[in-house]
Amino acid sequence: MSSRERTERQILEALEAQIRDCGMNGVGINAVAKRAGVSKELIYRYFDGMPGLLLAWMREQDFWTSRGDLLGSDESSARTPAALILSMLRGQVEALAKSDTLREVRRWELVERNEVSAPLADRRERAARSFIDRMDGLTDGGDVPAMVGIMLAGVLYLMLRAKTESHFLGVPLRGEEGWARYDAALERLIGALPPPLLESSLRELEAVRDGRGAGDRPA
Amino acid sequence: MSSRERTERQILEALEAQIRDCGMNGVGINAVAKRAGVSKELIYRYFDGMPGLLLAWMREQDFWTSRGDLLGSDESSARTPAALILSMLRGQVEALAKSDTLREVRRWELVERNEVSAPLADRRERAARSFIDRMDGLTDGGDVPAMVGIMLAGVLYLMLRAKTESHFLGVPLRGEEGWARYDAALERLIGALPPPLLESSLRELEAVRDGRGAGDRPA
DNA sequence: TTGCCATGTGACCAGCCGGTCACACGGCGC
DNA sequence: GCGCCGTGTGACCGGCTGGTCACATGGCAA
Repeated sequence: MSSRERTERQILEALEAQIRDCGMNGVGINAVAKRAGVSKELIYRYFDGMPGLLLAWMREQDFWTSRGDLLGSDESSARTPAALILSMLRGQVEALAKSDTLREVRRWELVERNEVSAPLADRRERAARSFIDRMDGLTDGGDVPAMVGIMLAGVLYLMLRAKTESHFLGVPLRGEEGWARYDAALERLIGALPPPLLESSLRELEAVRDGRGAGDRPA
Repeated sequence: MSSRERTERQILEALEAQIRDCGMNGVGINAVAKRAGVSKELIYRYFDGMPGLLLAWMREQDFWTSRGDLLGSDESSARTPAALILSMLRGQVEALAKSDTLREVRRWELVERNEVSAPLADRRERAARSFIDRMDGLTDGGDVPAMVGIMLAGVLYLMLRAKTESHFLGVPLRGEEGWARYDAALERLIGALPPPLLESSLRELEAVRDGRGAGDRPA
């Protein structure tokens, strides 16, 4: 490994540690350079300044995150929309639960929009939208994006809130027992989602979409 | 009005304007003093520094907020728990919708906990808990605090998120139509709450609580 | 060997921050 | 008249910030 690569790694890891410990407000050239044990000039040379460093770091994060994480793998065909949505929500909670850094970044996205945070948020929105559109196509009779949106937003908020408060409406935000309750609550709320289209209705729908009309389905 | 009172008002209003325009990160002695058109020394004299100013401002805010806002007034006895919860959620959305400053403060509470933000958050938690405990006592068979917590957290997140993103799961966060959808979604999700205790069951419950046993209710 | 270029360092700059201080004005009582 | 005190101002301080620059070292190629 070249000397430069090693230095770049040190800087990237220092950045992550700094975000984890001090939040995005504590991220400055001086602090990161000092933590990396390196002159800040190198950050300008190798990453073209702080925004470039952040972008580089996020590019690297994306590589091993968000692979199939968001959608709970691709066993789509075998499960109901409700089950898929539940596992998506669980996946989001887990992803946030295991990374202090990620939580800090998402708090930051809530406060500030700039050249670094915008692409991140937009990527997420695009991925989430493609998921919800698929779910929406499998159900009938209710506003699935809005209902799931509230539940997803809810668990995100609760995860972020855990940093500064220990309880929400009396339910503990830190530790297993609170999240077991939230998980059960999610299951129950998901029961309010519109019912899935039956396989027969799905086939009919496809037929209509293909322009073949709706009459060729066996009565 | 004394000269000092007028100056204090200027400072307090400058603080609010600064929070609204620049968020909590943009709040510093220099910026507030400059916006108020006043020497920062006066902030130290009259409010004992920035934390004192923030506390004074929040004390003033609380006076005309959170009166009965949170609970949607006190027509409790006449309505079902589900209706009360829905109106509480609507009240929260309205309160956040009409004040950019309040939204900034709540974003700040999410990121930082200190001598100023802690009392604020704790007050809110206490008020919310007393509300939810009442609701919990009126229903049976499900984890009401956890379910309502997710919904409340959800609308809070969506309100805060509107600053930096225009959509969430494809649903617009700015403008009326998105929020009409969220309102309908809330109504539907609330349908998943456990059913209210009947009056008769309530009387029975009270009887048990009072130690009189459960047998004296007319069959 | 000579010289070049990548790597790395520390000093230096202007600008902003919070915080304090000395001082000016002006009404009000003695 | 005099002096006091509430109100207000601007200058000043040390410390930190992001950003740039000159310079040292050391490996590699001609």
